[in-house]
Amino acid sequence: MTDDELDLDAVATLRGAVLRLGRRLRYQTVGDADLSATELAVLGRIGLCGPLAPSALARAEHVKPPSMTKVIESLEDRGLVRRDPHPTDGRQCLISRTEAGETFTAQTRERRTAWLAQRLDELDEPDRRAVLAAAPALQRLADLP
Amino acid sequence: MTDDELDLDAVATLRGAVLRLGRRLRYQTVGDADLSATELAVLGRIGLCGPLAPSALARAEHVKPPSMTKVIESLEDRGLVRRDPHPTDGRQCLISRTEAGETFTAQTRERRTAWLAQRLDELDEPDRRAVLAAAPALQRLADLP
DNA sequence: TATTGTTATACTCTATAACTATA
DNA sequence: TATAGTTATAGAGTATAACAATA
Repeated sequence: MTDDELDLDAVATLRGAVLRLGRRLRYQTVGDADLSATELAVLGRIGLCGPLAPSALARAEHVKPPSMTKVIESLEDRGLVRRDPHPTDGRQCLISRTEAGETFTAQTRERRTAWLAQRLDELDEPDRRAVLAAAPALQRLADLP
Repeated sequence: MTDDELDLDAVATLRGAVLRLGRRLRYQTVGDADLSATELAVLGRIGLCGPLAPSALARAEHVKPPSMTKVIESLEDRGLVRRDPHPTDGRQCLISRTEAGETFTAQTRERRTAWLAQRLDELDEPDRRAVLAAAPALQRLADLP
């Protein structure tokens, strides 16, 4: 393999593995948590980026603004997010997590991490080492624009 | 870090990266066909496991039998799957992909692989190397029971 | 006039309950 | 009687179009 040519078989393996693993991770919590995937994603997004306007949340989570309006309403009804006025722009508002929202996000993250840690524990040592060594690079890969 | 204790920070990083990357990969589909996530998953599942009964597909894709009935109807209407009688049990039927279904699945896989290859190309060399090196281990991780 | 957010309405996907046919 | 699959109906989640308020 040369420097400027990717091994497409390895890429295909990676694609399949990430899709299946991501799928199984998403099922952790979907079952007993009463939140939809987008509601969960919005809580996580705010944790990642800080308070955001509804339009920014809609863009980030690939839904349309009217859908995001409903998602925010639902989260607000459950006391998981709060709506504050934008400091300079009267049209906008900023959505933040409440303390309950932060707790909830932390619990979900913990549960998924625990599930993943259990799976990792079932790998042999070289595999586990390779996967964990690649984690920061995978993070940069996932966060590419 | 000792041998029998996982670095939970690294596991958390991995969790986030796999979830985000999987999410972006799922968005890469064959545009003009307009299949739902479950329809796409069913085509992939049959490719993975061979012809399956509707009830088995429902279990595998975490939907209820009546939902799977509709998914199969839709795929059948598009000519992507075929319904054959079960050889010994008159109640059951077996869902297989048509040639068009196989072509479609291959195209989707190709497109997602191409998207991922492009992203990998934007990483620096050590990151790319780490990720590709971990691909087989990630596959084993994703396929754990 | 353009942008942010909401309301009104319709469509898609999935679930539960009830029904048919076969084992 | 139990199981596989379908039909009928209802409930989420999301989209488009139209509207109100602010820049």
